[in-house]
Amino acid sequence: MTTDSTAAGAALPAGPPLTARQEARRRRILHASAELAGRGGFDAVQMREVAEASDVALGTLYRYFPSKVHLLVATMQDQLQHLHATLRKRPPTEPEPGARVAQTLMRAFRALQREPHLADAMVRALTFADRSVSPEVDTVSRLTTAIILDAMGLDGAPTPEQLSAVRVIEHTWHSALITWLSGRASIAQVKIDIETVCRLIDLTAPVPRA
Amino acid sequence: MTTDSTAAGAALPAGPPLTARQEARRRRILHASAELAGRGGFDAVQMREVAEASDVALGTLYRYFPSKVHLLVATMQDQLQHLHATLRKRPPTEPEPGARVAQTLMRAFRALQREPHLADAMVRALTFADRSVSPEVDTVSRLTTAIILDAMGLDGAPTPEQLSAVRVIEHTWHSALITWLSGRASIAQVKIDIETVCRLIDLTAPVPRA
DNA sequence: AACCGTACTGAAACTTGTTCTAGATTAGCG
DNA sequence: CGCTAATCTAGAACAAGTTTCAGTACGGTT
Repeated sequence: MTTDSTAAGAALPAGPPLTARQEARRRRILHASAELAGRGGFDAVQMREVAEASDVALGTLYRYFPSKVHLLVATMQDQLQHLHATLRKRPPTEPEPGARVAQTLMRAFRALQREPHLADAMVRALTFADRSVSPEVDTVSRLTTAIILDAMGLDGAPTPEQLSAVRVIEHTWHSALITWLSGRASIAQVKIDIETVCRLIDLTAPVPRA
Repeated sequence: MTTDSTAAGAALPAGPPLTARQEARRRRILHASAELAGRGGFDAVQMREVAEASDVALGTLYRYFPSKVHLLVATMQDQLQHLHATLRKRPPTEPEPGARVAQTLMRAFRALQREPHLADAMVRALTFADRSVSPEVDTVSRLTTAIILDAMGLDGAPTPEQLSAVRVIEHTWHSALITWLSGRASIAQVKIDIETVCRLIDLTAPVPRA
C-alpha cells in the first residue's frame, strides 16, 4: 500500500520485462524529469539535461521515451499513481456524490498548487500530445477516471449517463487547469468551475440513498 | 457584415494603426498560416514557409507575430470571427437554451470537421499557449463566450451561474476537441459530451419563457 | 526635395528536440 | 569461459523555432 514501486509497473502492460538496471534507469529518468519540471516547467525539461541528470546517454533516453511529450506524459502517470494512492487513504467526507468528487478534485488541485511548474509541464504535455502518444494519454485518462469514480463512491457499476458526466468533468478539469496555469483564471475561478460541473453528477445519480 | 476586413481590426485593441501595406502583409501572413495549417496541421505551419508563402522576411513575420503560437492563435481569432458571422445568419432553432447552445456548437464542430488539420493547428496552439500569449488567448475565449451567449438567446444579462455554466461548456468544448483531434474520441462521443454539458444551462436558467 | 527614424529584407547564427553512427558494455546461453 | 545479439555511450549531425545584424526601402517632416 505505502510502497509505490509495486503499483508503478502496472501502468505499462506492453513490452518485454525490464532488467533491474533498466528499471533503475527508467526510474532515474522519471525522477530527473519531475525534478527539472518542478523548477522551470515544460521548457525547463530539456532532453539533454534529463539525460545528464539521470546519468544516461541521450540516445538511451530516447529509447525509453520516444519524445519529450512521451516522457512528460509518463511522468504524469507516475505522479497520478502517487496521488491516487494518497487520495485513497482519506476518502472524501461529503455525502452527495457530486460534492465528493468536487472535494477530491480540489484536494488534487491543492497538491498541484504546491508544484505549479511540475503541473505546467505535465498538463501542457498532455494536451499537446498528438496521435503518437494516444495510448499513454489514454492511460492517464483512465487513471483520472478511476480517481473520480472512486470519489463518487458508487455501490455498483456506473451508468452510461454517469460516465458521460465523468468525461465532462475530466474535460473541465484539464481545461480549467490550463487556464489557471496560463494565468487566465484564479484559483477561486477554478474552484467554481469544478463545483459547477460536478452538479452534473447529482443530476444523473439522484442519490439512491438506502 | 460580409466584409471581414472591417471586423478584423476590432480584435486588436492595442498598438498603433497599421498602414494599408502593413494590413495587407498581416492578412497575407494569416492567409498563408491558415493555408499551411489546412494541410498538415500544427507541424506543417513552419515559420520559414509561412514567411515565404506570404512574401515577407522571416524577421518581419516575427515582428507581426512574436511566436508560432501567437500566429496560430491569431489565425484562430480570424477563423472564429468568420464562424461567428456565419452562425449569426442562421440562429439555432431549438426552444430550450441548452439545446440551442448544443446545436450551435455542433454546427461549429461540423465546420471544424471539414478542416481537421486547421482545427488541429489552432486548438493545439490554443492549449499549448503559455502566459506570454494570455491576452490573445483571452480574446479567443471572449469570442467563444460571445458565440455561446448568442446561442442562448437571453433576454437580459446572464446571471453569474449562467456565466459559470458557459465557462464549463467552453472547457468541455476545447478539451473534447483535443480528444477528437488526437483520435481518442469519436465524433459521436464529442456530440454526447457537448449535449451532456449543455444540460448545465437549463439547470441554471429554468426556462423563463414569457 | 533632402532628411531621419522606423520598418523590411536577406542571411547567418543560436537553441533545443530528434536522429544517426561507430564503438564499448551487457545479458543471456552453450 | 567464450560467443552473439541487444543495449548503451559519446558525440556529431539534422530540423525547425527564434534571434541577430548589416544594409535597404518606406513614410512622414521640414
